Amino acid sequence: MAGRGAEPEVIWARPERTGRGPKPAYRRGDIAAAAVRLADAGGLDAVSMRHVAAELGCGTMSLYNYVPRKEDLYELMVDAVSGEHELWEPTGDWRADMLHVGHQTRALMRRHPWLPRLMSGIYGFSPNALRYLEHCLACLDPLEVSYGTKMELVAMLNAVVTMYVANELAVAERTRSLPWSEEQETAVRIAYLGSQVATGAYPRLAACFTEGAGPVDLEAVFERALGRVLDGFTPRG
Amino acid sequence: MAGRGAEPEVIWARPERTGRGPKPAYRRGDIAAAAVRLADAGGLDAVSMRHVAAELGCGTMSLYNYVPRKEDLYELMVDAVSGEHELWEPTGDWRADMLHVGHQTRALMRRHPWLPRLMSGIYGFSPNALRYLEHCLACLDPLEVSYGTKMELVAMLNAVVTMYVANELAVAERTRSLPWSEEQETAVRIAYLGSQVATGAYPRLAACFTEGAGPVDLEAVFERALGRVLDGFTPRG
DNA sequence: GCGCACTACGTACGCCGTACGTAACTACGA
DNA sequence: TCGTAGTTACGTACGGCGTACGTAGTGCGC
Repeated sequence: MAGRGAEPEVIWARPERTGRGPKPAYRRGDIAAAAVRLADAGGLDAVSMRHVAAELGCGTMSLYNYVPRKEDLYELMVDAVSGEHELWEPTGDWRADMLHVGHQTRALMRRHPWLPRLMSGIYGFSPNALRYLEHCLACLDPLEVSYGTKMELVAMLNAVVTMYVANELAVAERTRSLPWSEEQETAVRIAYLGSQVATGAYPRLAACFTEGAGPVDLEAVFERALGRVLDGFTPRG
Repeated sequence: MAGRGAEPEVIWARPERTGRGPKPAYRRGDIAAAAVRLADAGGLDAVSMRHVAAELGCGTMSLYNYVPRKEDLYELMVDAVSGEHELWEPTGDWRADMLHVGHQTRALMRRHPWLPRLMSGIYGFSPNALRYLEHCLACLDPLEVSYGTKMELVAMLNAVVTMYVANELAVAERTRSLPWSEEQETAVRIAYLGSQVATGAYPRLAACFTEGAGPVDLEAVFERALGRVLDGFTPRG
């Protein structure tokens, strides 16, 4: 059993080691680490079964003894970096704690730019995701709302952080597979945008540009976004 | 020129028709429509250059006369369905209007389940995206904040809608490529989650389950989420 | 009316995920 | 103690992908 079949299973429920046979040469963590290393260096597209196997130093198909499908490899990766979340003793100030969580998540995603793309596809309850979730709930102990509402808060915070970082990194990640530079790409798109706005068909959009002359302060935008999310959950009083 | 070279360009700036040569057999819209049809029917993975070409009824490589890279095909698709946004005369109640926008976007993404995956990768200023954006800004005319803030509102609304729908559709879209059913997949994951919670290592997570006995009302969750986003931008007074 | 920019598209290359067959190995049941 | 069943390891092979490139046909602008 647990062999070549194709029964539904979660990779986390699969035992790392069974009784029989030669003992596995790698741990799940080794594999995840190798994949993360590749993705950090060359983008998510650099993560192929062949590359990961080579990085580990084994044959391609040997990998399938540990990871039944490529999707599961992705789950391993997400869990691995989720473990980088530093969990602390809640301070009693839930707002400050959650702001910290948001910033930490953003830092995590900037360190691993492929993460947003995987986050929106996997509805992860991996071990480290559970630890992270429990920690968030602990931080929210002082907030007097139902657990359901707390879950909604965490979900929305994650959603906002993920999408903001995804947008921030979109150009950079996109350029990775293109034969020209990030600056060229942006320049060309800005030029097109400018030409469209110049037609006068979008007066309010045009106003956006004349209004804010300087470049946007991404840091401030992010900070405001987090604040507003938390505001939405703060009981009015 | 405009031939085989690899200079940076936006597909929208590329003219649909140039002077010389035989006239193109397809319009950009035809191509986008074909790709959207395939994606709606078979998921985003069904959209390959070969399949789209076949759907159009031309050779694979002919497609490259219209679409220089696959990524551009994606942009065409996003723009095409963005055109499905129904734009109305703003009512004067910006809150109601933006709620409507949110619901419409969600409906759009449910009709085209592949959309969330593309939305988080493309920082689109396609023609229809511009029309949509201008419309949102028009709806926000009564709101007395800067255009910068209005843009942040639209961005956050889109972020929240996108991530909520993405999560809602994650299992279904994932199951598309798996040899077993959606129900089996969910059952197995719920079972694992239950086993983990049962260990007692996640007391607050456990409380979430005991608290809300019934199934979650996704509709209500979404409605609350939209409301809270808009709350965050409503001037206190 | 010549030439060039364009359309059309077949072939081919190097990737990808992974099904499958085979050989070596080890813990367990007899 | 020993056979055997369940593993690990991994080479080969298949069908699909994006797309570079070569070639042939077409019709506008000079």
